[in-house]
This record gives sequence, C-alpha cells and structure tokens, in this order.
Amino acid sequence: MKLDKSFYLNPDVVAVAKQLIGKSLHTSLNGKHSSGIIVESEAYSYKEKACHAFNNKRTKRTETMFQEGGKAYIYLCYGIHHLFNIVTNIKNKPEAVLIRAIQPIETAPKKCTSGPGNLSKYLAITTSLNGVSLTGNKIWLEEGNQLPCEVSKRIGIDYAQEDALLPWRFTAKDNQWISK
DNA sequence: TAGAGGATTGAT
DNA sequence: TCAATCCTCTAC
Repeated sequence: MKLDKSFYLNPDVVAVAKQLIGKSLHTSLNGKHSSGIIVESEAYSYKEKACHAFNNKRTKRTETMFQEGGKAYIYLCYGIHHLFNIVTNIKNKPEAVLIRAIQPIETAPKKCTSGPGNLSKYLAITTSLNGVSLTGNKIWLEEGNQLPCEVSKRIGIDYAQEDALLPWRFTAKDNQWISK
C-alpha cells in the first residue's frame, strides 16, 4: 500500500520522521528493484539552523525543499555521498526528513545500508532523482507496522549550536541496522 | 573567480 | 581520531 501524498503534507515534520520508522522504502531504478524498512530518520526544519533552508534561505540546492511535500530531496555531501531526504509540509515551508538507515527486505550484506551515504548507494539513489515525486514509480514509500522507537539528538550537525541538541532523531529500538 | 566548509565514511 | 574529496555557497 503506497503512502498517500497527504502523509507528506503534515506540517509537523518531527511527527512524520517518527511515523516513518517501520515504513518501507522502495526504489525501481535501472531495471532493479530495491527496498527496505526505515529504521533511522532525522527531522529538519527551516525553523532551525541545521537545515539547509534555515531562515528561508533559498538557493539552487535547497529549491527542492521549498516544493510541496512528497518529493525526494537528494544532495551531495563532502563531494562523495548522496543523502536522501523526504520533503514534507506544504509549498514554501521547507522541511524534510533525512533517511539515515534502512533494514533491507531482500538479503543484503550487513552494514551496507547503515548511514545515509551507504543507504543511497545500496538503493542506487543519486542526485539525478532530486525533485522526483515519492508517489511515482521510481521511488516510493509503503505503509508498514510502526516500530518501537527511541529518540535522540541528531548527528554531525554541531555547527547548529543549540539546535544540534533537538531530539529529532528517531531510531528503531534494538535494531542492528542503525548507524553508530 | 577563488576560497572555505560540509546532514560522511572508513581506515588508523 | 583524522584525512579523503568535490560540490555548493559566499565574498571580493
């Protein structure tokens, strides 16, 4: 059961990030289908410094986040890693959920989906998918059983000062696939 | 047009 | 703990 567009339009990005734990992510790219259960996510909002679109900072890169929820926002980090985000909220309210780890449904080598960079590599996600709709047939999410989750502060955003302390990271409890 | 830095990773 | 690595943004 593919997630409806209304799910992504939720104005509470933190709630969306939490609800995403346990749902499944699917890609059908280059004739190959990949999928996994989302076990780790982080919320980002224009209201706080860690977000690229903080204070409505609109650039070519962040443009996708200003679009209506239900789109894929993918960007390159450290010149190496493709990071996959789910855009939420309505148009001109840039908020997104970073998917940090999934648990593969098919058999897969361990650790290959732990961390946003590896995750994107496993799913064949590249920046060419930036702006692609999540209700289409290239990349989409499906309904799943909500997993018990734990809350913690986000990772790798120390530059955001006090906002780095926000408990906006969600992980599936006792799951071996989450990043360290 | 040049310089600085980053939502990371994997090896030391 | 630290360096690799290159795209993006900002300042001049």
